[in-house]
Amino acid sequence: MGDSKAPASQTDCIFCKVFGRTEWSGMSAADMAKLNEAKVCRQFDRGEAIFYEGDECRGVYCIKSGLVGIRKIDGEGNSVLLGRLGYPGTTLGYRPLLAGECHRGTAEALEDSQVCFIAAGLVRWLLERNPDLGLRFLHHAAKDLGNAEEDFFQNAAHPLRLRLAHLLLVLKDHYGENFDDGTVMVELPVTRQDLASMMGARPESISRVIKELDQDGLATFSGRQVHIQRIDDLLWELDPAGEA
Amino acid sequence: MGDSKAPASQTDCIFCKVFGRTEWSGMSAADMAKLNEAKVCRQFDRGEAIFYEGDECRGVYCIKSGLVGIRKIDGEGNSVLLGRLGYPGTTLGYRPLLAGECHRGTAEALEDSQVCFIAAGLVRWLLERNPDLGLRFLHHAAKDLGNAEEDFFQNAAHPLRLRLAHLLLVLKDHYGENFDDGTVMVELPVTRQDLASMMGARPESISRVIKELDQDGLATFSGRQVHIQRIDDLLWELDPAGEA
DNA sequence: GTCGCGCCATGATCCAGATCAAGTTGAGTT
DNA sequence: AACTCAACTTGATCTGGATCATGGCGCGAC
Repeated sequence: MGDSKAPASQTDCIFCKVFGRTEWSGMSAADMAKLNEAKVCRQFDRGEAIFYEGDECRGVYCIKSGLVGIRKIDGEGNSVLLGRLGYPGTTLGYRPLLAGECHRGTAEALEDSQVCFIAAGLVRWLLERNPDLGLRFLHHAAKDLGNAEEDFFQNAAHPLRLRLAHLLLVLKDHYGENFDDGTVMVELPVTRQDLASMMGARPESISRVIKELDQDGLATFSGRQVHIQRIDDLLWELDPAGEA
Repeated sequence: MGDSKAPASQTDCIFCKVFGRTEWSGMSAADMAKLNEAKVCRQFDRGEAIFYEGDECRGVYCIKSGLVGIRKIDGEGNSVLLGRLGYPGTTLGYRPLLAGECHRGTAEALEDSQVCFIAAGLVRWLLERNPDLGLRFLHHAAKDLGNAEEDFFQNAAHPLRLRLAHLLLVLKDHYGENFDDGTVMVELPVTRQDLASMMGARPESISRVIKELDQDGLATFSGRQVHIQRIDDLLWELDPAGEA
């Protein structure tokens, strides 16, 4: 007790707003007690690192609030933000733990975030006693893997404009504020540079595409504020036929 | 007994040459017996489909011999071969099963292959009674996920020539025949078109890059035979610095 | 045989997006 | 306010790879 950093409220997980959405819900009371006792919550300021690329994986991180991204440094020294963002309810770091690897990227709080740490030993202990827990992580991993493969070849197949439109629509689901007139306001959680790196493009190209969308009247960009004027047209571009 | 198709020898898994490399090894004798009894092995000829994109996922497929690839049809009707190939010992189809999805791609035997089918119900039953089995699949999924993310941004970062060099070196590990003079002969398991689709490129571009490598004396291509003359130089291109 | 039909090679041209090079804006600091 | 530094915009230019078009070649079917 008595940390220099203000500790996040170390509430019982059962009271955590996002608990139901995590893989951890559904364990026995005894195991829950163990988890509650051992977990360590803490507040991270925007820009602060939670763990570093190359670090040994000491456990997993359950995101209570805020937003966390994973960064890698590519061969040329550029910082690249991976597509898979950590929203509240997401447990980060399970991949390297289970694959027996070091962290492949640096986790950084993209907004002020509250994060609970669960040590590797405890995770393994819980996994052994709760086959369901493993299955839920397996389900999660299977989903992630599907998305990663999907992204891989969507990326190759579609031009930048479409990929940006797609990303906007995804972010809208998490950060969108719907207006009465059918338009939507989205607050981008990342800089344009990060936006670019997430889509495998350069910032200049993003700027140009943004200008295009702006001129076409599809959306208005101002700093990190995006006002989507014509969602239907954006959807149309992604899938002219009308999916499914 | 008495199928129109020649059934693969329905040997006990314990005698299967690749059994030790699969996720299935390490279960109790009783569970093994159950698996042996219920599995269905069969021979697939080159080009034959094992399951189809969009099919409900009825179980998983353990590859005993041969080679299996996953194809998707992209928006423009082109066939795209995914990077993740199924070598002997690989269990295919676990991803959609665990994610509760339909098959996202068509599995096709790239060579004559023997494949054992294990029904979904049995898989779930075994997973519940064998936490370790789940953990091994989790480990596998975690590895696959790591590779998928790695590929994603390697693809964006490197030009075609490097990506082809990399793929060649991977295939070498599975299909290479080392000669005394240090050169290697690789028999490509796929057509140039598939090669192209795996790397998100067009066949014409592959042809041109191949000609380049040929002229530079790095490798000689003749049909599906590739004679790698200077592996060290190929490695050098991938990582001029000298990894690690 | 030769007909057809994928697969592959090669040339000519085009284009999305990268790269290079200045500016501009904007938030934070002293 | 003036200074700084990073994020952004905009323009000019270059280029890897796509696209379009054509011809050769290997192979199975008849």
